[in-house]
Amino acid sequence: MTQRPTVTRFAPSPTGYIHVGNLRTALMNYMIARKTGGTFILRLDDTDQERSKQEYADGIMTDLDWLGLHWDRVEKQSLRMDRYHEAADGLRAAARFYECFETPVELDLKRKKQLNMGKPPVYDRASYRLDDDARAAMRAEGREGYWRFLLDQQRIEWADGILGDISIDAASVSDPVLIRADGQVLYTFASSVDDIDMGVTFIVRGADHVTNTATQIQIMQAMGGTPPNFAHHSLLTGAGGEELSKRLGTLSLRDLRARGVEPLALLSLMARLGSSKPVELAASMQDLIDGFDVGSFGAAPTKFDAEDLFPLTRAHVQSLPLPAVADKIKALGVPDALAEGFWAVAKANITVLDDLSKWWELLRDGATPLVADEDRDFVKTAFDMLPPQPWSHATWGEWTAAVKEATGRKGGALFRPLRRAITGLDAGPEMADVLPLLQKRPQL
RNA sequence: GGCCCGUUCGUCUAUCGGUUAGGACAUCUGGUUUUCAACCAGGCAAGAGGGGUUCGACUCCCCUACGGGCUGCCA
Repeated sequence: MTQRPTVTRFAPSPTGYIHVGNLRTALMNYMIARKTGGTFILRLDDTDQERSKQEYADGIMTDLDWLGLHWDRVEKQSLRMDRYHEAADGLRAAARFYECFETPVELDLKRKKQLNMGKPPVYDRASYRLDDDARAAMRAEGREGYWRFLLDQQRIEWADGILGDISIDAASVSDPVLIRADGQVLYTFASSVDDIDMGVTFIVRGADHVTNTATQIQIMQAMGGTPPNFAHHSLLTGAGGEELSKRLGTLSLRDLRARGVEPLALLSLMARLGSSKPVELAASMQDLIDGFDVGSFGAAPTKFDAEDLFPLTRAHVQSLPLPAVADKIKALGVPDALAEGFWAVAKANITVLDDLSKWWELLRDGATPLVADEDRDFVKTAFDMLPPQPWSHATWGEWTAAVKEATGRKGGALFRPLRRAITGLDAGPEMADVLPLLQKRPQL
């Protein structure tokens, strides 16, 4: 459905950092733009001046950069206020805006009353029915007007790229407030104006915007614009099905990055989770883009488990060539001459790159030996037979062969206690490769 | 309460009325490795419940239950 160059946008409000839920939206829009040779717009929805902060805007861009989601264009709604007011004038002239005077408290009361009577809490258009004299009286009273969009009360339909055919009766929705009494332009309006002005042709966003879409379609049409295509992806829930937002603190991109999650691992999961395509580590962003199909996503809420990120991260880390990690290894203090051997040994035994430090510490300082009582004499004998350094790749074989000869032990009974005594672990890399890297003679 | 969407192996999902209900991830077993990882082979495991429609329903319809979203002078 998106073969022609598609203009997409990611429109976070800078009131917090990006989290996995946001990321999915950003990534989908990014991939669609790239796949079609289109344009990916980063739009900061910062009309809420009280909650928006530059610090968050910077953080969002840093996070997107980290993931390689580069935008072609960046916009800030706070810089477009004049345009919104101009559009508002147009809608007033077209009689689609009307001024209202109820206070938030009054509206709240009205809703509660409707609910108590078993009626839907839809705005009753009381202010719409005010005549000019009544409005003037309201203003004279010192009331400050705010502005609602007059919905055309028909069914609004669209073919959603994920949900399929959607139909919402405008009569079941309140006329949306688009401009507050203090003049602040609200999201629904700014977003609609922007999407038309910026030529956005395809909007992928969370299912929490489904009802908004209905009203935004009418707003766009009232402005003489053509609504873009829409696709609403399901929202993520926690692994236990609980609402994800309650755990956002542990699921921010910054936190995942701090835990060592690799960008490509994160992208691989987010690009596929909830779709019918298998989740697997992608070789590159381009791979993800090529294989992306928004229509392959399901409408049901999707469980997200951050632990799934680690197998993917491990697979990615283990696939890295030495040059990709040389700086990191150098920073650990590994001598250049040992870097290649160290990486070969360590990479198969780590999940995140930070795990490298444990292996270097072990090789540099030696481990706390793990020796069973019945193996004590054996290990002591073996250690006494270990030739002086330096050790080569062949040392292990020669040494263990000699130990086998001397003690009569073989197989697991021979190798296992030595591994445990030298590394303090039951599992780990090839011992023949480990020996040349050991900086100290193992002690009992 | 109203509106919208949803419910298939543990997880993400395929199936567009007739299938031994398929795949991927996870898990388990075996093989290969001195061990781990990787790799190969194999195994376990699913249609929320109830009514219809139909020769036949996971698939279509209705009801119920459950889950998610919206119902703001937030985004």
